[in-house]
Amino acid sequence: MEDGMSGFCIKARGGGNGSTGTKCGRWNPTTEQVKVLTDLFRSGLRTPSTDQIQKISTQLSFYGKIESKNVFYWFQNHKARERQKRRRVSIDDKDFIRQDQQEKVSSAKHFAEIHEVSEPERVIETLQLFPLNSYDEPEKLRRHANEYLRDTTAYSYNFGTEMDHPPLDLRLSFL
Amino acid sequence: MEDGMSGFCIKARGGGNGSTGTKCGRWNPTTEQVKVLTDLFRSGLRTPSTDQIQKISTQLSFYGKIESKNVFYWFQNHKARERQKRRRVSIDDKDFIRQDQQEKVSSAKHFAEIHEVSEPERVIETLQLFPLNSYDEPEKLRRHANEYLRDTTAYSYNFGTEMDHPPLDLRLSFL
DNA sequence: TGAGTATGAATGAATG
DNA sequence: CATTCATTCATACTCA
Repeated sequence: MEDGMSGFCIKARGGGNGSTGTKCGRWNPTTEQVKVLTDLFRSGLRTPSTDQIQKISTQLSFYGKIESKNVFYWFQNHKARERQKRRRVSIDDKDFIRQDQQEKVSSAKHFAEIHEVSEPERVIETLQLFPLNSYDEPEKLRRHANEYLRDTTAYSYNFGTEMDHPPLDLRLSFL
Repeated sequence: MEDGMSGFCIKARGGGNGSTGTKCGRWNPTTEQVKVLTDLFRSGLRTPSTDQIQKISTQLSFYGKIESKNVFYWFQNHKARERQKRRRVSIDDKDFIRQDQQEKVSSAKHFAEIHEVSEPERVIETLQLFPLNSYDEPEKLRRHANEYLRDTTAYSYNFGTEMDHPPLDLRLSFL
């Protein structure tokens, strides 16, 4: 709210970027910057330490204006959204199944996301080459009960039996 | 960026709305879907929880293809734009901008919309119709973030030296 | 048919 | 870490 304009944005957009908007006021990552960040993320880095953020930022500053906080936020957001996306784009994949009843969403079994993160031999080596193991594998161990507590409300979902369209009256009654 | 195509959209357009071919690439809500969403919004629901989103999405899936994220975005946008509009109109007094140009389809419908949303006490914020579990979140206060936030004045990379761009090979090797 | 607009989608920046 | 706000990008839609 107060910060707002930190940089004046030079936005040189490193190499061949195809981004249009080049306005400023907030960091607008270069394609190269994004690439690097993504690579790092995919290499397993999820929550970089202050030092790492500093280094990354420094390196990336070459491709264009960037601050440490940008890197910090980037990782925060990327991680959060990846997780959030998983939660949102799953349980509702039954497009046109005209199940009048007995739909039974049943437990969501879509965790099986094919994430390439399963490639440890990629660049991770460089990441832990020397003692700055501030980041390890935060996840993997603490991936337990947390979500999926929605069975409690198991509503029937049997509206409309022959339908053409459900009765408009019970519009908001399903919540 | 790479997300882009999430749904393929089959777009059957539930009721008889006069939509055309309706190509897809992005969710195109049915009139019924919009109606329900709008009703929910007007009922006070502004930022549905994940669970609610899920339920809404499921219900709405009857009228046509829809994903949770669509519902999520819908509320996000609707709320944001409402606020945005309001802000424009009220604080615009300082410049005395005449909005006479807005008279497009503003018969009575438009008016009604703006007026009704103005109800001060009607916002329920989350509309909890079911027992939301209580959180026993410890929440450590590790504000280790502030180190690089706000501290934007610290960076002063004099990267105008002479290089043009670092060797692309050492992209990830700097850590 | 193209400008202007409504709105879905994405994401940077915060805050708790 | 999750949740939310603000902006912006992208695209469907409307109308003259």
